Amino acid sequence: MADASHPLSDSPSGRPAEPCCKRARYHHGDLAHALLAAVRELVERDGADRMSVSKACRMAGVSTAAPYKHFADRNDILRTLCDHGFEEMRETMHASRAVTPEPGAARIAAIGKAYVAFAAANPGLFRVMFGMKRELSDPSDDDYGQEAKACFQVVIADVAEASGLEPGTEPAMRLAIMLWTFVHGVATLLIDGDYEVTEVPVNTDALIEAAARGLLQGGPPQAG
Amino acid sequence: MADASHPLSDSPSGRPAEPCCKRARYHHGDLAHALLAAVRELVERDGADRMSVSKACRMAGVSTAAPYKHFADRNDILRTLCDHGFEEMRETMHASRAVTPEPGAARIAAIGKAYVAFAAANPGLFRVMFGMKRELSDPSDDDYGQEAKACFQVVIADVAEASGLEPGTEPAMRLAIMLWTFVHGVATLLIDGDYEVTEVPVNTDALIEAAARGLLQGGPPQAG
DNA sequence: TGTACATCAGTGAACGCGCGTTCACTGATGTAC
DNA sequence: TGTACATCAGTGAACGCGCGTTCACTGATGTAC
Repeated sequence: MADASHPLSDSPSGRPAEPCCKRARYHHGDLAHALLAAVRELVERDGADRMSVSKACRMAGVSTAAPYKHFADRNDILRTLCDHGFEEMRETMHASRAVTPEPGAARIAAIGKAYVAFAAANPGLFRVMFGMKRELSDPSDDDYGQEAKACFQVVIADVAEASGLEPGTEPAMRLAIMLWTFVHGVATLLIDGDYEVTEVPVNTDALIEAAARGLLQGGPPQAG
Repeated sequence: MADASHPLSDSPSGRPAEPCCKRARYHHGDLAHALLAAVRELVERDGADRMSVSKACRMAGVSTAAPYKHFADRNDILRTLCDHGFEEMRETMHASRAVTPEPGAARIAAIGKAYVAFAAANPGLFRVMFGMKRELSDPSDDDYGQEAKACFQVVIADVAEASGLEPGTEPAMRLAIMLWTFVHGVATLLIDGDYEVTEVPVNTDALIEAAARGLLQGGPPQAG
């Protein structure tokens, strides 16, 4: 069921397609993508747990049985959404990296800001991506999670370069983990509204810049 | 409904009570507490979204209508659980602070480790506490969130002391926010299993110690 | 070019389920006399 | 000490709801001849 690659990997496959969901033709043309778009909207509006396949079907204008021609089950839809999310996030991070060509704390901070910006723009998706790994992971699909790993790789070489540590070594890795931890904390506290308890305005850009400087200078943590 | 303080604020109120849930007596004796215990167990087992009032009633051995004699609705139960959680967390942090009497990075790290330890021991509860603020907050109960604020206060004076900044000033506050952000990142990535993508063992204690040193030395971020 | 056919993305009705909450009620309890 | 009574924490049945998934089916499409 879930072992074959999904039909929508890259191909929009929109042979006839028309703009999108015009009138109820018998064959939708691009249901898998339309469904994912609806699910994504619902995940943002209601959260992943209150997202329902039925609602997504209503939005896409198809019967509630239609999705099962494209996805094994509800979790399969969310897994696919996550993969797309990680891909999108990686692209965003990669782009922000490119506009700050000099290696160093500023470049690390720029990537971190892209991470947080992605979370702020897609809080629901971000929560599924990082918060539902355990629920969604499927023993019959050991590829799931590869997209997340690729995302983490974006920052590793830059951290080594910025810190003067040997690239690919454990210390460089541990330092990268520390920086990731910080920006993930920013993203999480921001989208959950938890910074409101501080009663002080929180400038996340300044937070990231100061942390990048401090953590890079402080050096890597001890081994595990 | 929700404006009066709950009957179980501190009083176990167990006048007759017996050990706990022995046989079906008509009056349970301490249903509010029993219900909260069941809900907490379910929140840990299934997550807050899959926790159901019905299941909690089954566990407490009462009818599904009984909870509404003690709580306004499902959210009111979760709010009360959160308040207890924040209180418990504050106590844990306060205790860890006491065993590290000298101010400085080590003390800040100790409080941070207590924060993470609480999250690791109560991942479900932790997620409700920090992740469902928006869903749970109730316009008719503007006190909700006070417990969270009290929790944050534990660390503020210590950060000022450890960094040499003037206590109560904005810079000290911003530095405290930065340290909080880091430990929250650790807690979140840890309980969500996200550190697994690194393929390197992650020592959270070492992470926290290195971050406390680096961030304290790096100084506060710019104003927002 | 025209036709027969296989394919398979859709339909729509149904399934069994568990949920949050309300309702009129019941009966154990503590208190006033 | 004994009794009448008010209180209110419980009951159990019912409500309307929306869910994920399956089933036999239908009909649009592209292809082989």
